[in-house]
Amino acid sequence: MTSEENDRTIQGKGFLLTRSGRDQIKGTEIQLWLATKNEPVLLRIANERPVFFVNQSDIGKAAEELKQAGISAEIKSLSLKTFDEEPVSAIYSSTIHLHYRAQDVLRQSSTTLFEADIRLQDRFLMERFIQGGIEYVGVPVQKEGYIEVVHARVKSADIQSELTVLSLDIECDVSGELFSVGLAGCGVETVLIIGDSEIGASDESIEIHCMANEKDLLKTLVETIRTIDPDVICGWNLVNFDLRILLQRCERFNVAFAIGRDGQTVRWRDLRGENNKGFIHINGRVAIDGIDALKTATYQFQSFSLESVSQQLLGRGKKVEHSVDDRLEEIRYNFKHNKRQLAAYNLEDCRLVLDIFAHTRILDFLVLRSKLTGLEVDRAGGSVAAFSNLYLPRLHRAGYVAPNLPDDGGLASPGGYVMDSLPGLYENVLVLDFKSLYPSIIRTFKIDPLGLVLGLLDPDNAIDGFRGGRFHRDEHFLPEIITDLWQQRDIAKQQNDAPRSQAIKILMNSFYGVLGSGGCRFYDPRLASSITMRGHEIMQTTKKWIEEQGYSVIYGDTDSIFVWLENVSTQAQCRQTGKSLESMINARWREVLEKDYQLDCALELEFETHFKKFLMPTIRGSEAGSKKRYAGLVGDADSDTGERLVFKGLENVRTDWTELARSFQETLYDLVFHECDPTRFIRETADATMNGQFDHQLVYRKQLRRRLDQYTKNVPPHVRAARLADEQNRRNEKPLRYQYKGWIDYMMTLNGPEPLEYRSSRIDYQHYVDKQLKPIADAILPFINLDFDSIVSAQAEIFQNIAEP
DNA sequence: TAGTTACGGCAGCCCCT
DNA sequence: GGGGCTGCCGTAA
Repeated sequence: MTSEENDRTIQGKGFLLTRSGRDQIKGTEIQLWLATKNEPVLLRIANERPVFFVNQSDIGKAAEELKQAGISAEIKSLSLKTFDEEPVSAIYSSTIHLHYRAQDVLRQSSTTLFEADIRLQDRFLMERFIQGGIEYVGVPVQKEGYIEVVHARVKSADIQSELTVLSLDIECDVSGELFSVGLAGCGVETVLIIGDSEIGASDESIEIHCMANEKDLLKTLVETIRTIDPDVICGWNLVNFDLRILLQRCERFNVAFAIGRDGQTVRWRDLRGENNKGFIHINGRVAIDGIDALKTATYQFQSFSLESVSQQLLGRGKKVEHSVDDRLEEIRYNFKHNKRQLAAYNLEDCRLVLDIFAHTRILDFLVLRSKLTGLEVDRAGGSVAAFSNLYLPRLHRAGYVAPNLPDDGGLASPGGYVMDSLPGLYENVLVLDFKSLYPSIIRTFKIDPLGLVLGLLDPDNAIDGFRGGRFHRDEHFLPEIITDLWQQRDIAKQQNDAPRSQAIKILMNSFYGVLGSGGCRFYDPRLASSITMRGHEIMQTTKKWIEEQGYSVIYGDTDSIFVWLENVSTQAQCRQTGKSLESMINARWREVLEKDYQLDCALELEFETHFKKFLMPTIRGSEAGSKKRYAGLVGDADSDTGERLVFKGLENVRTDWTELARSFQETLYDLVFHECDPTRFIRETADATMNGQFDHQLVYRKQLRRRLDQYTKNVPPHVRAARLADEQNRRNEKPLRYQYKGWIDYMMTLNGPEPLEYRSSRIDYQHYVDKQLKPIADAILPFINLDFDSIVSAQAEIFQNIAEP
């Protein structure tokens, strides 16, 4: 750097929006786009060299092969070694292109390469522990709308960031022909629509711009987005629908989809093996799909349609979901006859997405996740990548390179321990839960990939695991990473920072899954098994200790234990017992771990729930107790939160049972738990069902998880219904809707299952009584000495003959 | 642009008598 | 027509 440049050097901070790496003429360039308090900043970092590693014993051969292939590379011996204690050398390339060519050549001779898959820009950031926040120093150049910093030097920084968000939604025909595009956010609410200028007079709040044709619309859209200049573009199925179609239309009309902050065209990468799915890269902007985002934050909805989610979260949006056909027809009609209406709908969908984002604080969650893991803000999933980001730089500093993926895909490890249950209808059942059991086992027993390597080398300083695993007492990373996250989460909880707490919880819980996954380079069955099998032991020992106190343990699953307080009656006494069991068990684990293992106990049992009434059913048609299915009554009718029924695993929480079954179970259990006679309710429900009074509650809704033509072994009812529907669609010359996965609504008729939208036969009421009411009733009635048939059968037969004349 | 295993219930399918 | 097995879905943790 010249002294003149030095004078102009600036320093600043920002939040990392996008990253990319590419080859220049001579070397590489990494581009990092930051959101800052002021203008966005582009950091350009030149001539970082991509690298991978090979065993030093392979270096002679490797050098020769690269030379033969005419690939220049620098081979440098390092003090790093593999998990097999083999020293490695680094192979540096001057460009990304040469980096991959070198890999290809060496793989041909079956040379083992290490960390060859890590992208230049990712390694650059991870080795500097940069996760979201960046501090930079460099020479600024003012560009149009942003500042470019060349020769940037960067380091990790804490940063508070406010990102600007623009919501985008398109309306189009099935062919992809665009009708309109709505934009909302950053103080803008506007719709670009194809049509005559006369409808464009914006008399109300909606700003409508009329476009002569698609080409003009696309050009104006690109200009508008660049003028608004948002950090984030969001939408509903944004990437794989709206942006993908916009990109296709741009290609067709020869318009550059140049919405990058530097005016560059977006880049699309197809997802391998999937039609119409992929990833988009926009320089300096993040594209966030609301559906993926909510799923990442573990939100669950019956349906992820915008209507359904906005209705559920905001109490807004259309109450009744239109079928796909109706919706398309409405859009087409409005496009022809009522453009103002179409524009209003278009904009409302943009607003709904913005409001969902605000309501759930989902962007805060995604930003936090990025800061915790170093993953891109718009990256969905990525548990394995997050683990690598956190672990690799620490591993390198300890003198090791990471191992490769198991080539056999990995051997299975056992999962959680599920106890045999004692079926019955109980009063006063407590649930005691180990808080974050697997993370706490990792902390306590020092489960760690490098710790496993070092523990086996130094057994005297190791803690025994399972399946031959031994873990070094002092040399490890994962226990510290979790302890740090755990403390951050406690702070987040104190501050009522739900997005932060949630992001941390998900990350902590992902570590176990990653270590047991053949898709993770640190996979080892001794790691996963040492977590889960320790869990088995902890559960069994805890059960024994509770029974020694004279209580019955009636069930337990993975990290929870259900205790029946047979001889305790009052609410207060039950709470007291729960608290004292909690502290007794916790004290005992601390004691045992200190005495037998010389370990600090991070296990923590918590008295979580008191069920005043509790049902543990049997397996259907068996005396044996069920697993993963139960119901109970919690809370106090007098308290603020009131009394509440809890269902786990039972039909009430299963989306593939009918609404009839679900509400029937709810009321029936409520009656039984409150010791009311359910006979009359059962009879009336069955009668009303046979009478056709519940027809709208008789719809089955099920997912088609495979392509329709791939159900070959047998044809389940929902598949039969889907095939009928698409045959009818074909006859009506309508688009087929069920060929590639999706959801099917159907009803059971006297001619078998038929799709809701094309049902022609009469409803099979007897089916619903036998298959949706009876099994639910007979799961609970035996415990109060009743049974469904003797309550209902006589009525059912009478009505069968007169139903639906 | 790879988190995991354990479990229950239904209906279809095959094979038996 | 009944028993046993399997495919499929959705769920618990």
